[in-house]
Amino acid sequence: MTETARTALGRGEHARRRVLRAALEVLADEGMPGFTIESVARRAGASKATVYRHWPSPSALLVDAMDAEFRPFPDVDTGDLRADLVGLLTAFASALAGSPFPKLMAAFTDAAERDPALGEMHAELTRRRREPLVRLLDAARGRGELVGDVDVELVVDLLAAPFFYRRLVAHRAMPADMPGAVVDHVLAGVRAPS
Amino acid sequence: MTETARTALGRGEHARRRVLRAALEVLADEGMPGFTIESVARRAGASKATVYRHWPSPSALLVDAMDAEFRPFPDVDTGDLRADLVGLLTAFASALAGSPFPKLMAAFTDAAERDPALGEMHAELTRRRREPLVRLLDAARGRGELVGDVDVELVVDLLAAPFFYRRLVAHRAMPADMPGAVVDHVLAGVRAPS
DNA sequence: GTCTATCGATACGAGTACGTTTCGTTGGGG
DNA sequence: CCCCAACGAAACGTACTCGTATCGATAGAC
Repeated sequence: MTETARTALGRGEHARRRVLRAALEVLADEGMPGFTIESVARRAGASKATVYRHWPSPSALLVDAMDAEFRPFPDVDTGDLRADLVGLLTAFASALAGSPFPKLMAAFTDAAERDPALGEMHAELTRRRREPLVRLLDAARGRGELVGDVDVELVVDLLAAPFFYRRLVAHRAMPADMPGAVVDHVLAGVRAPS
Repeated sequence: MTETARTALGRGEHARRRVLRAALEVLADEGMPGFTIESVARRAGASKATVYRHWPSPSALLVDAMDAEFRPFPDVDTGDLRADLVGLLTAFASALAGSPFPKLMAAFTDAAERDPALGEMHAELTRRRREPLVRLLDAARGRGELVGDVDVELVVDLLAAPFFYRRLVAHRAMPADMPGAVVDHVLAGVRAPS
């Protein structure tokens, strides 16, 4: 078995991870204008040559960095649709309230508008973030709790979008009861008559 | 009356408007990384000195440019709440579908995360964009069409956010019937029993 | 028609990022 | 224990932006 292939990863992997980590720090702190190979290398304590050795372009580096950092919300399904939705959205609102997540989102959203590879990655990360919500709604529909012809993807939009919007666009406060209020408003329109 | 004060505006105003226009073009085309005084002046066919004469910093220029370009949606109120909402959101979705508006939004959203002055401007422009929706909902509540304790601001979030979200975050298509579907979902939760 | 404020153009030195190359160092597999 | 792949540091020339300064040219007020 060629252990040499893994040798390369020994030191290399260490440096690689430092660079990925530094990339997100730079992006969150300085935004796209400051996201430069030099700046990332500097913060990683790495040589520019090392960065260029691993990634052909800043966008390739950014794609890897975002992919490495992504952690899906743990999906639960207690059978109580409202409680589960509120739980997920509360966790999401809390992530949006603290740095660096919203700044990363803003910078990455802008970058995704101008680079097709970043655009695909943005869509893919969003899809992964939505998955727990989709699963909850599908399960509830399976239990007959939702009207039959509900468009689950649209309902997920209605649930998730207001949090992005408040934080990144409207710059307004997100009170603690907002997840509950959003869920109640949306469920009112899709719950099957009981 | 000192016509001299307006003299300065004669030529100056002409150049100033060309620069403001160019600023938005640059921002939409290149994003924040390319939004540089030199680049704006070049596109405006103006001298760097002229730009520096009018604006002390890139953010000041950006604030003026966004403010100058903003045009509110004409607000109508036919008395038919659903139709009026769908009309407004359709116009909004159409703006979001074409360039350069979404690219401007993405770039400005990112910039607003890192510059307090831009953040306030972003919030203010958003508030102005929301106004027609708020007025429609307030009027409908006045007519007794909505449940009494409805949170109008939250309802506006629910109505407007999905369009931003689909275009800028999820990168998914916005079918022609989306405004109607969103309005129906949201109104289902807030309409007064008739 | 003249006068003057503002214009566009151009030049400036300092600073920085680019992408590449070289070189001495070091850590981990064989 | 040795070897070498990958490392960090540094230098390279090019190109760009910065913010300021200086220059005729010109438009518009009087």
